[in-house]
Amino acid sequence: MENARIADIFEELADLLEFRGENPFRVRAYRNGAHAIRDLDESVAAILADDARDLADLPGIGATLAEKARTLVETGSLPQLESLRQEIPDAVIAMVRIPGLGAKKAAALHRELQIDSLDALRAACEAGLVRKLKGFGAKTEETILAGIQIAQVASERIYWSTAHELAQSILQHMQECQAIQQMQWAGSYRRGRETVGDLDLLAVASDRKAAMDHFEAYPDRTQTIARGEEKKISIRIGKAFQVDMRLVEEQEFGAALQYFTGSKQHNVHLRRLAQAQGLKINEYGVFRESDQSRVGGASEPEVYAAVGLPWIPPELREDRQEFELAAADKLPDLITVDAIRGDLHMHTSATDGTATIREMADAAIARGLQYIAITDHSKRVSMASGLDEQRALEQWRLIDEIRPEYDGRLVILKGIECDILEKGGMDLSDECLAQADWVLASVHYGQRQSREQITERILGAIHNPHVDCVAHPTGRLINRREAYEVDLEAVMKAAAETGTFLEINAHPSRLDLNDVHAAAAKRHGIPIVISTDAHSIDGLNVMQYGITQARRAGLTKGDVLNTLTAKAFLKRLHQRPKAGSK
DNA sequence: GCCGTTTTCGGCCCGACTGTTTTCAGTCG
Repeated sequence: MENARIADIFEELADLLEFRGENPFRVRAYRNGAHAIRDLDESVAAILADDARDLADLPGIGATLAEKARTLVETGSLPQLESLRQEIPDAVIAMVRIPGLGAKKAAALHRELQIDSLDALRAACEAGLVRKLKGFGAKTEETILAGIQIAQVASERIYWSTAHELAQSILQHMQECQAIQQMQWAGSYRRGRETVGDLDLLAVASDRKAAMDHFEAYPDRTQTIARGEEKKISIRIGKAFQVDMRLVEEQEFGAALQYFTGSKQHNVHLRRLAQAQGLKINEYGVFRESDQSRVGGASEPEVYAAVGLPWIPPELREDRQEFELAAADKLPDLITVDAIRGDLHMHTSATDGTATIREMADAAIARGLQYIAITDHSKRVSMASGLDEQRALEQWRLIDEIRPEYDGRLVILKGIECDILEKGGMDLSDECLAQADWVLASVHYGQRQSREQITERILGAIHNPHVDCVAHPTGRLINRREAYEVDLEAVMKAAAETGTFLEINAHPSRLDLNDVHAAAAKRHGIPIVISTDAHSIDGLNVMQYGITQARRAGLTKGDVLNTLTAKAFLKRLHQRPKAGSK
């Protein structure tokens, strides 16, 4: 069982326990454990298999959670989880995922109105029953109705990062199968979409039955949904996630890969182009309309070449501009993770991170970085013990002290993730911010304000001469919370004018800016940085996810400024229009 | 449930906002 699944199960246990009104610290312990395992860069199974190591040595994992993880890895299930699931309907847990609804309110809805599905909840809201309950009102009812949709979508699609981990694990399993000659993932996973609804594996096999048998023997399979004679098999992993494998002929592989990678709109466009040239493209190959003779299909480049186009990277296949760019031979040379030289958003144990500045710096060097910015929270984020001016200045003094140790190896920038306050303005004074090398501005609070208010707040931050970059500019959390209302067009215009950077936050739950917004930022000529927002050493590993999002936006190395050397980056930072006023 | 070098028990990031109340519970980050 891979880490993401174990983490999901600990999260689910936390939800179930919370709903039962268990000790909130016990609930938090499960959440912390899930977090620790999700961020791990090696597999729990491997640690368990190593007699010299103890899972309970990981921070946040004690004897109990380690034992539960072992049970999960060894048996694939957990008795405690099964009995809790029996006791509490799925839909009740789904309710907790609705923004504005917590365990207490979900419990009240279940107890008072016998709500046992999201549909029943919607009906109760629409009938005005919910507002009659003590502690509920018309506003709560509205919030719930708005949130139901998010909760339903969240139950259907998983983070790309989670899908990636599962895909790697299945691929590894399938590589043990002698009958497989060729295989590759297709679908939205291959296109790098931020969430994935199911996984599609495409394979060529010398013995199709053997390949299917092996696929079905994947350890985490919970059900075989369908198994055809020789073309397709679908299995279920966990409660809902579906994985398909399709077997094709060698000469069809490219055409099938193209077809099943999608997107649908991209394929429609491609087939239309083929039609206009007297060709037909389907999942079996490219054929001449006149005599049905095969033109190609063994590889993807062959399929695109048949209509006179270069191969189009999967991340761009959304029928946005990729066909025009391909026709003009102007497809962007998409950025790759090894181009990244700096990471400009990370936290330390001074606030809600788990590692010290030195530990983060050492980990950054180990990952081949040349520069980092330490950007702890400002004081408004009280729950993270955000820095006030005095503590910020102290931290920067400490960085000054540490710097010589890293001379020639790593440049450490004195940074801060400073909150944009609800009433507008920055959380720390200009005098204080002026002493930082790198200031991120973030909205964490007051996310339900009007579009005008939030836009005004962010514009205020952009026009502050000390603010260098707006972090996670829309505030959305994938599957959990919509972006706040903000006039991004106005934000981008102001960012372009002032030379203020915008961030692609690489955390798998954020990926904010998203692909469409990042492409717009590129059009505006806005400097873009991709940062991990790491809260631990392992948190530095999420850079790849931000890169994937950037690739979907068509960004090249030249569009992303933390691909520059430390020297060039700092020069660029000081050349901005607003730098003069700094 | 986790954790610890003043603790193996008794703490555990806690302040602000929202919507419901009319002094506060629930939620969020």
